[in-house]
Amino acid sequence: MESFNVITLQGFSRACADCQLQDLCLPIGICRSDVARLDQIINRKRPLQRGAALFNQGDQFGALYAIRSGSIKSFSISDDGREQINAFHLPGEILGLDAISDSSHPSSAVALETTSVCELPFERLHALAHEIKDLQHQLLRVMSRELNADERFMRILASRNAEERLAGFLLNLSSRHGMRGYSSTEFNLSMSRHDIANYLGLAVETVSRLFTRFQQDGLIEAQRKAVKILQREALAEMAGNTGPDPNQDDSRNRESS
Amino acid sequence: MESFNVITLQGFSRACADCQLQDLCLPIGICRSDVARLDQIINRKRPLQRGAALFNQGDQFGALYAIRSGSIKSFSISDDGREQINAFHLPGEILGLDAISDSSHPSSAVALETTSVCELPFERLHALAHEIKDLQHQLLRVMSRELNADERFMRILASRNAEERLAGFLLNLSSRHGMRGYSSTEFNLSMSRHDIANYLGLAVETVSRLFTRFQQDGLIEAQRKAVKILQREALAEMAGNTGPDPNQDDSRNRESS
DNA sequence: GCGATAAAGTGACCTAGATCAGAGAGTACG
DNA sequence: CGTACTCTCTGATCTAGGTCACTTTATCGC
Repeated sequence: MESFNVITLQGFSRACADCQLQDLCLPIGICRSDVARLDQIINRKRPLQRGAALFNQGDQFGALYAIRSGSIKSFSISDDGREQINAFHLPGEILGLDAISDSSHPSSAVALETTSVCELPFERLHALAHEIKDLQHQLLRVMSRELNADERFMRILASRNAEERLAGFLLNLSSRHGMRGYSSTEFNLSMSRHDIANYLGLAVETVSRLFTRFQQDGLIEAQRKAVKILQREALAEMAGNTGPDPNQDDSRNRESS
Repeated sequence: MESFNVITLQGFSRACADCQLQDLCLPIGICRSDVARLDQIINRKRPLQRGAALFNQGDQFGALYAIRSGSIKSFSISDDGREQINAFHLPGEILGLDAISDSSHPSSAVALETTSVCELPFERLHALAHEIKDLQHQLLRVMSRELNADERFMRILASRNAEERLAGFLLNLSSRHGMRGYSSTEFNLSMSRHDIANYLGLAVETVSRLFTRFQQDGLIEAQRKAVKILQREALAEMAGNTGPDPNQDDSRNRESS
């Protein structure tokens, strides 16, 4: 019986202690024995198929979710029916933090590809954080990091043009892939051009044209979802970054300032 | 001796227990005796003059700050020197949450008028939250609310036009003033047109023209900083809100979706 | 109270990017 | 394995709002 808990279909270990995302996720800065306690409250759910919802806007809040593999977009629909994507989440990132305040999810979360997540029941997590001061601190840090990322992104939306936005977006994805041990120069976009446009506050056509132009200018090589970064420096300069994006840690899906 | 602690220059009580902002600020949901403990770690600082900095971008993080009276803008300067305002803060709101993650302030905070704040040394607050579970929860709720507000604002920046932004901004300020017991139809803007434009991602000229137009259309009455809301409903519809902005609690300085 | 300096308002013009329209290219599904 | 979507790309307009240039009005320091 127990052995079934150690091996998943994807070959991932089921324990936090063995998870390669440990240092991006909640367990960071927590001692081994405490990680084991954290482990015990976590439910590993079966993978979500592309398009499946992890939770929907308005759902009662009960748990946070950490992504193990795959990717998720979170978005909300405003009163007048417009959909707006808030974030794209990669492995190691925590979803649902914005639902703590009023116990209901202000946004929906949908898998962009086959995705598996760890469920962290909030009441139990909260109780555990009460006992483990480092976990409490880490929870605050994770939320603060999120706040930071949001602020960075607000800055981008408020003051950068289309080309700067897309350059920043690509670099951000690039470094986030890099931090997860994947290539930071060659990766696949799990979201559509439409999603990118929506997220960046642009029209799809503009995004499409920019992809073409970046490619013509030799900055990237793009074949539909497959992207290769050819001139990181040039992109960084375009995005308004100096240097090869520093303090980028796993600040979710936002561009660095 | 004790009586000096109860009366300040502005006539405000110095204790959380007597503060009229209690239910907007941290003490909410915490029992009386615990509020007293919270009270003990708080430093009431002397008022900041207009233009004075509470902290600067890059400063080491040591404390959170709750506004008692006045208002503060927080902003950051990006690598390429562009200044971007992240938020305008009103009494009862907490500043510095975005600095927890890497122990340094990612943005500066400057008083827009004479402003007094309560300083909450983070280490002590963190320790106290470890002891008082409700305080821990409240801290998480406050951060979550902030996250929410940021997301709402991102949505506005990504998808609404100039007129919708300004209408939303005015309504947001209006309801936040209302929640604080001030008039929600007649108030003073503590920030300049330049600040508003920067915050909303518009040009000053556009903001100025919109003020004029809103006034011509009878939606508001505006005389420089003094604003009177004449047709809340019309503004709400313009801003893309249905109904008289609900769940607006003290979600900082963001427009409702 | 007065000149200097900054904030606010206005008009004329001009571009970034939206919108409209339509053509490939992929992918899903019977 | 062909038909129907859906996604991506491209070109041709159109326009919201940015930029520039200037006036008017406050505010501040002395």
